Amino acid sequence: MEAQRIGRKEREYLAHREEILSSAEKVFAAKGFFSTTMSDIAQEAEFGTGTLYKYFKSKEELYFTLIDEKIEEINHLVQAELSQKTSSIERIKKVLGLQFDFVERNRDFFRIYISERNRFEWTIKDDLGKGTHEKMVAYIHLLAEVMNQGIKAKEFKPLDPMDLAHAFVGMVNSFVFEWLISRDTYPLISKLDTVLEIFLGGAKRMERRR
Amino acid sequence: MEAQRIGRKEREYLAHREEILSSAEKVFAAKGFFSTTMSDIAQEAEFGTGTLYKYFKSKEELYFTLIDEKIEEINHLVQAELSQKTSSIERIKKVLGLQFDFVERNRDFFRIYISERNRFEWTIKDDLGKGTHEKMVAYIHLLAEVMNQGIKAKEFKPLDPMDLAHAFVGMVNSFVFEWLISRDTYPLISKLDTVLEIFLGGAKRMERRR
DNA sequence: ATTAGAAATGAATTGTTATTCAAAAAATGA
DNA sequence: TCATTTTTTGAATAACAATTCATTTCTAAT
Repeated sequence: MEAQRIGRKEREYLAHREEILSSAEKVFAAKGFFSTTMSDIAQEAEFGTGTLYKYFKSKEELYFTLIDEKIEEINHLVQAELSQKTSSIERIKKVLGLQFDFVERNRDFFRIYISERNRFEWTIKDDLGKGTHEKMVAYIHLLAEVMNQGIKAKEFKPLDPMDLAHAFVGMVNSFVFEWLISRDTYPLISKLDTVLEIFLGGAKRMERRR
Repeated sequence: MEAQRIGRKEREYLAHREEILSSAEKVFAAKGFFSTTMSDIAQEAEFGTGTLYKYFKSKEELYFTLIDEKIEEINHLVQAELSQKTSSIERIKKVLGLQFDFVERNRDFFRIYISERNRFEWTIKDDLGKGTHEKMVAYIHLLAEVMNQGIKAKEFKPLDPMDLAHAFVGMVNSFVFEWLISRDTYPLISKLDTVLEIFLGGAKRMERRR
């Protein structure tokens, strides 16, 4: 463990920063990036508008910081899980559970993330957005590696690992999205078996053994 | 066939409208809704800015009109295909082929659509957005019905048809997205077998027959 | 060729909001 | 307590872009 050499000042600064980030999360989730104003966020966090700029250079930096930090969090969780050695199928199950659990605990964030994931608007133009996009890609590659090992171990069919990864996250995101918009709140976890069943075993009913 | 009772005037009006829509498609696809200005679109279409307002009440109406018309187009194609009677698996294959083909022929549009699909920003606030959202939902229900029939016919596993539909579109969208951002242009159709293989048969390698 | 009416135009209007910054408040410490 | 430094503040600035509308350009019938 790093010895934490931070004085009160530093600590308070960071606390305020967190405060702003989590208020921003709430507001962005509710209204989206463009309809959210800096003064919305300031009000939610009970700071003056100008104060936000002591902590973040711009609205966009605030936005992408928010996203980046959460993506890193989930990436680390997944990476930790993957350091355990078990079968690939077991890994996929664990990752999915982790994912769903994380989503349930971060509903607001995922309203932002899911919208962001497929946005072309800035991956091109904006350096901030580019970093975020790279982290998303890194996540896919992490999964592709699991798929790759699974293929080598003959657990998975010999398909392109990237294709498998894309298929997997596509399905997962689809269920996450549905859960996010659903009025009646069922636990997302309740879909875990369904997702696994379809991803691993497919939709087609097996022929009666002949 | 409806006898077409439209004079030149009407025809020109509609032609101009199309012109604007297709220019808008190009610009929105490149820069996203918020970064696109009405004068961008006007320039692309070689009209004055004010002229656009003779055809569409607002920027948002223009945007959603664009999306709605294309969604209806694909919805009709799929519906036509589904009126054929074959097995459910066959139907899924056909629909997927149709989809991929349509995407390839409407690359610009799908950059917009994919971004739009998961956006919360207006489903709530905006009436225009609401209509679009409903069309997307209708599409899912169309698929769910296919799944449902497949289940009844013992072609598919007895899972929730909606879950199957979500899993399917999730995978499809994921591949579409990848294709959209890919620099090197492979034909999207080349992924058709992979998608079918995974959706129908799953990722898991079957046990050696015991 | 003239003119009434239709259509197109783009400069001016209006509203919005990110960002700045001079002033006020709070914290510090002598 | 009071002077100094740090932090917060929110009104003022500045930029931008959707929409409007008075004017111009085009159309077609006489």
